[in-house]
Amino acid sequence: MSNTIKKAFEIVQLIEKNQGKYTLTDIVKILGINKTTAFRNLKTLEELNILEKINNLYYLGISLFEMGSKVYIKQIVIEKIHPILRELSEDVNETVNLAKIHNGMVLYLDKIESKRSLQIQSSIGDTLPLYCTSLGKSILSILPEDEMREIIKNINFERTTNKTISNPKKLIEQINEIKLKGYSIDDEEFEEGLVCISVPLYLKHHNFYGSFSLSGPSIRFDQATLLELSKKLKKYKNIIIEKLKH
Amino acid sequence: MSNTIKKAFEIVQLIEKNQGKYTLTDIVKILGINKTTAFRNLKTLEELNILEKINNLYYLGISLFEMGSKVYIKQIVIEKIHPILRELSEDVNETVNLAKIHNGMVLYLDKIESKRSLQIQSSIGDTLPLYCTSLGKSILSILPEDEMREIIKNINFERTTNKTISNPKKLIEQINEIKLKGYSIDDEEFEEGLVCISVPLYLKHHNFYGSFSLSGPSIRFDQATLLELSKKLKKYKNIIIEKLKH
DNA sequence: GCTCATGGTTTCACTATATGAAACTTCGTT
DNA sequence: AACGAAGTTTCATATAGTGAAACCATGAGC
Repeated sequence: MSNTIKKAFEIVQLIEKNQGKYTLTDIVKILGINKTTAFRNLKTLEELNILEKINNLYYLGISLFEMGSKVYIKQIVIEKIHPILRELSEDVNETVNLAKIHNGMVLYLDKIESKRSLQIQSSIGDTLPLYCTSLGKSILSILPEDEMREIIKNINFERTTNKTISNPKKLIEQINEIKLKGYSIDDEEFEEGLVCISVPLYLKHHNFYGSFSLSGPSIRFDQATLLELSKKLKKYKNIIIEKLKH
Repeated sequence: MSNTIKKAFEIVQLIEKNQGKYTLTDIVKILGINKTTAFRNLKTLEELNILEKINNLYYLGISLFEMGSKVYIKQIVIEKIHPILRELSEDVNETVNLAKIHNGMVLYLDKIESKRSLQIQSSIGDTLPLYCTSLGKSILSILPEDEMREIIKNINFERTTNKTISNPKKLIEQINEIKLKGYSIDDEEFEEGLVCISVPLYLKHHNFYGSFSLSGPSIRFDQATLLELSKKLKKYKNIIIEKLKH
C-alpha cells in the first residue's frame, strides 16, 4: 500500500546516509529503480524542500529541519531536559549525551560538548546498537523483562573493539548488575580510549525509555572518578524526573 | 508530477500545524480528500515513523527528528555557531535567537534561553514574517538589492501591534538605516512588551543569509542598554564569521 | 442491555496516475 | 568538433493508487 510514499522515503533515507555523495544516476544504480521515476520523485522532493540539489548532488532539505524541530520528543522532552544536562556538563566539565530507544537501537537525542572534549563520536539523530554503548545498556535495564529479551534475541553482536560484548549471556549478566547499581559503564567497548557512564531515565508520563551519559577519554575516567560521576548522574536524574513529572 | 508524494506531504504539514489535534476524519474534512486515501497514506506515514498515532490523533514522528538532525545547516552551521551564542547569552544574560531566511520568511534555527526569560514567543523551526521581527529586518538588509525588493513586493503587511510596520516604504527606510548602523531593532512591533535587537549574519561559504538576536522585555531594553547590546552582538558576529570562514 | 451514531477499517471495480523504454538535450572532455 | 556521460522529456501502457460503498468497533443515550 502506498508504495510511492515508501519509494520516496527510501530515496530520502539513502541521501540521509550519504549527503552530497549521490547523483541521480547513483541513486538509480544503488536502489535499482527506474531513472525516470527517480528523476521525478527527486524533483518533487526538491520542490517540497525535503531534499536539496547542489551541483546534481543531493542533500537533506530544510523542510526536514523545520518538521524535525517540532516532533513531540524534541519540543517537550529534549528542550526541558536540555538546561539540566547543560548544568551537569558544566558541573563535571564533561560531554553529556541523551538518548532513547528506537527500533531496538540507541537514538541520540541531545548532546552538550564540554570544552575539553576532543573527539566527535556521535551526532544527534544517529543510531547505534544497544549492546555496545553505556546508554543502550542502561535503557535495556529499565525495559519490561520480556521486551528486553525479545530485543536481545534479535541483536547481531559485532565487535568494534576487543572489549565489545559479544554474546547475549554476558549482556544479560551486565544488565542485571546495572539494575542493582543504577548505572552502566562502557569501558572502551565501542571505541578504543573512550569511556562512558550512563544512568537510565524512565519518564512514565511521556512513555520515555532513555538514558543519559557522561563520556570522555579513558585516562580521565578511572574507577574513583567513575564512582563520583555515577553519583552526579543520579542526582541530575532525579532533578529531571522531578521536572518532567507531569 | 508525483502527486502522491505531495498529498502525503500536505497531510504531514497539516499535522505539523496542529499536533495531537486531528483525527482521520478531521484530516479528510480539512484537506477535502477521500477517506480511504487519507487512511492509507496515514498508515504508510505511520509505518515509516513520519507520523505517530496516539488515540487516533496524529503527531509528527521520530523519523523527522532523525532526519532533521542531519540537515546540513543543522550539522554544520548551527552546531558550530551554538557554543558562541551560548557564550553571548551568558555574557549578557538574555535570550539569543538564530535565524535564516527561507521562502521569504524568517526561519528560527536556534535559541538559547536566559534564565530570567519568561515568555516563550518562538520555537526552533517556526517561521515568522520578515517585516515584523528584528531578525527579519536584519536579513533583508544584507540581501542583494533586487532580491530584497522582490521579497518586499510580495509581503502582505499585517499588524500584530500598533507599532508594526505596515507599508513597504517605511520598511525600506528602516532597512537603509540598518545598513548604516549594522543592527536592527524590533521595538514591540510584533508583540507588546517585547523588544529585540539583531545583527545580520552572512556566511558566504555556506550561502547563509541570516541573523541573530537578543530579546527581552521592554523595561530592560532601554536606549542605553540597546546600544551596549549592539556592540556585544557585533563582537560575537565577528567571532562567528571567523569560525565559519572556510 | 439494546439501538443508534460516529469514526475507523476493508473490499473491490475502475481508471487515473505513476511508470519505464526510448528519444532527446545539455554539458564537459578529449 | 565529436563523443560520451549524465540529466531531462515524451508517450504508450498497465500498474498501483483511488473512492464509493459496505463493514466493523466503540461509546453515548435511552
